[in-house]
Amino acid sequence: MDRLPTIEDVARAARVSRQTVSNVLNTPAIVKPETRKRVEVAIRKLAYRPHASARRLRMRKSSTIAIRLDPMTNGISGALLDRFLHALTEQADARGIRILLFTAADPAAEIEQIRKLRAGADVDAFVLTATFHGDPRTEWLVENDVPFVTFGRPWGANDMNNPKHLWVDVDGFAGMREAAIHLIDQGSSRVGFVGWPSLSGTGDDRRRGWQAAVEERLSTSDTDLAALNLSVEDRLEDARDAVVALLESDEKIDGLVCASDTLALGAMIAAASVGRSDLPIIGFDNSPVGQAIGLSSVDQTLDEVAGGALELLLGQTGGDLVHRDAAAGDTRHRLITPHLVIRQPLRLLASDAASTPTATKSAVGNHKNGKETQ
Amino acid sequence: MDRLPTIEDVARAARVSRQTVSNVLNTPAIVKPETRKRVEVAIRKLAYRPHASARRLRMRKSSTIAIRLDPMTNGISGALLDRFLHALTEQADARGIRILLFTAADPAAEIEQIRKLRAGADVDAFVLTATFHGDPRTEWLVENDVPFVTFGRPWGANDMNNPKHLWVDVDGFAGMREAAIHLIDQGSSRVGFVGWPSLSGTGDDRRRGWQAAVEERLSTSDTDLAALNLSVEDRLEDARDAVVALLESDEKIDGLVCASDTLALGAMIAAASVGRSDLPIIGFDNSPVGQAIGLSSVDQTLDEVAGGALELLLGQTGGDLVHRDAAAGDTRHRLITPHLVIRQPLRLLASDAASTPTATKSAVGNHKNGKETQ
DNA sequence: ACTCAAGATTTGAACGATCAAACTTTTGAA
DNA sequence: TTCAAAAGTTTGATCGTTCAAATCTTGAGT
Repeated sequence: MDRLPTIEDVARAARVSRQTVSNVLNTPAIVKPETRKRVEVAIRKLAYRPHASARRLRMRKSSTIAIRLDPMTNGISGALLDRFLHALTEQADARGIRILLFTAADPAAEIEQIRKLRAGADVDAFVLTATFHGDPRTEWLVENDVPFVTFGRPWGANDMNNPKHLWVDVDGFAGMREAAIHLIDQGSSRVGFVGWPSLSGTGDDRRRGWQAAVEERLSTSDTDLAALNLSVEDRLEDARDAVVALLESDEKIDGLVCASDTLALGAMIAAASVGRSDLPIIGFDNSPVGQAIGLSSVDQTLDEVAGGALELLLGQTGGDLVHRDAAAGDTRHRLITPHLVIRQPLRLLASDAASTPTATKSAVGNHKNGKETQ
Repeated sequence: MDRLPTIEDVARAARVSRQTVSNVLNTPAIVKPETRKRVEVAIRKLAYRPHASARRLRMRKSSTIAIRLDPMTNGISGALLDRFLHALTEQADARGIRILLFTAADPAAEIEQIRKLRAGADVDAFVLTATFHGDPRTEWLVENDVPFVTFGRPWGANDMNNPKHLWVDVDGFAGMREAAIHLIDQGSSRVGFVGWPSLSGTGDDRRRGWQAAVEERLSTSDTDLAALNLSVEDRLEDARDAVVALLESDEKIDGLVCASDTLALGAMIAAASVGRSDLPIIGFDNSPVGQAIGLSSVDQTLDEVAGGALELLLGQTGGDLVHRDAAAGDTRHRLITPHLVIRQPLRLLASDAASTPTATKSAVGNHKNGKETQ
């Protein structure tokens, strides 16, 4: 046979009609077991699979979800979207849903792409990432009744309550708080925070988590709290410089939590370079680099995020879009609690030994055994 | 209007027939300019786009290429596939081709997924990554006449000459050679190599590049060549330990090229920890982490790789599959020459100063200005 | 004016599936 | 045994597009 087998071929082989084959595939319960078996055999024999486009045309749904692939220049945590994508693809597959990629240079271009994909009936719904304050995309999507879910909560107050805006997000507050409390439980009594300038809602959320932990467990004064609170762009160098300055101005700091692994890595380098390799540091994102270097970090449990996103769009199971208006209040969003991953840090250098090659040798070699203490 | 506009709606609005609208879209040249304009106006006014599934059903092609998204545990260079995907999506879009994702735990599962996607006429062709010696996937694909292209050359000798196996790859030999020659030109006279155990074709290819450069430009003896040639797993710690040992046993080493950024980062840490922060090191992959830390690296120019892959599948332009048998000999694969990206390394620490906080302060602060010399 | 080809447009059929309704067979109670 | 209801199966129509062939229009040559 030259072409792929069609439902008609299967029907002929099983001596039944098209529709019966269709029923075996879609509503097996209504087919007599005997007949069903015969059809199933024919299907297997011909290695038949329904033609996806034909089915989509008839069903008026594409069973496809699109997501934009960022240019992804955000450094160390880059693989984040990567891991999310993987989880999303895997779970979508289980529901018979396909994931389609697209790119766009900016929000306006993204809206245009969405418009195109949508108008071509190519895609049923969209997953948006990296939402920001006053995001024009979500506004447009709601306006045009396009089904979507965002990874990242809406930071505008009015959007937050928009019942048409489904979202999943990671509870940065809880994650950062857990990280800080872990350090405090391990004996730290003066824990600093390295975060981003107060513009991104995400950054503020994580900052508040640290602050909550410190206020709850330690008696840090308000002025001290301000001094322990760093804000830098998400760059290794910026973080390093800021942390070096902090550590030099405040010798008593005995713990740091950071809003990203990039910042945490900068902090590790800073600590090492001022002879404080022992300073416990916790990052956020659980990036591959962090893993490689033994950085403790808050993991975003992207499996749960992906699962949550699909559930909001499609309900508990299956691949049919759920009507948003039908969703009850608390099923319109999901806040995932991340979890802390503790690692034995890889020593960047043997800071407490003399800096001659021979002296550092053994110290470096022992990294796997020695448990760091504060 | 409740449903999306169809070609019929446009036809009515422009007072022409279905087919004329179709012609305006697909073969505008045969439509009288006057009529064409009228139709174009109607299309714009209704924001019409052809229904993708209907078109695919009729045309018997899906205009979709699928690619597997790895679990991606390969650490630091993880974002590699990410960047490739981005380039691929962008260039495919320009050709009217969509990129579909799928996942699979192992080669057998991947074959099964491919079979399914293929039988459902969901996908026209596949892009495979991370090919390896004796890869069962390519064998199966050739066997079953499934159009595909691999990112990564076939390492088996017989596959190499299989005209049905299209591939694109990065010339690791040329890249590593260029890196080593750069170091030599900058004054290095004893350049080592950190690579992977001799199993992966990719690793050997890169190793040979280093070897060629050294043999060509330096008078390194064969025994020395062997001593300068490290083989470790692609892990930070392994690389670090091996390089520490190397640097301690051989004080004259004044340059290192590495088969990956992961290894290079390990080497940087090793160098810093034995007081040799000045040691020039070049990695491979130009990963985001490498960028963040100022690591010089060989960039894979994934734009070109993606472009090459699409060209092999689809020809110079357009979205139609090119018949493999029609391709001339040298258009069946493409070897992309990577290019070296030189960066000013971020100092991991002030190794040549005393290790007290106050002493290191200024040295660290100056990282942006000082040009490292060898 | 007449013919014929080239140019421009329209009509009917097909792509492969599902839905809705019609038809046939089985089942169970009177 | 009879008949209605339930269960099982088939037929015709449809989704929105493009292909192939048919029809209509225009224009040049005689």
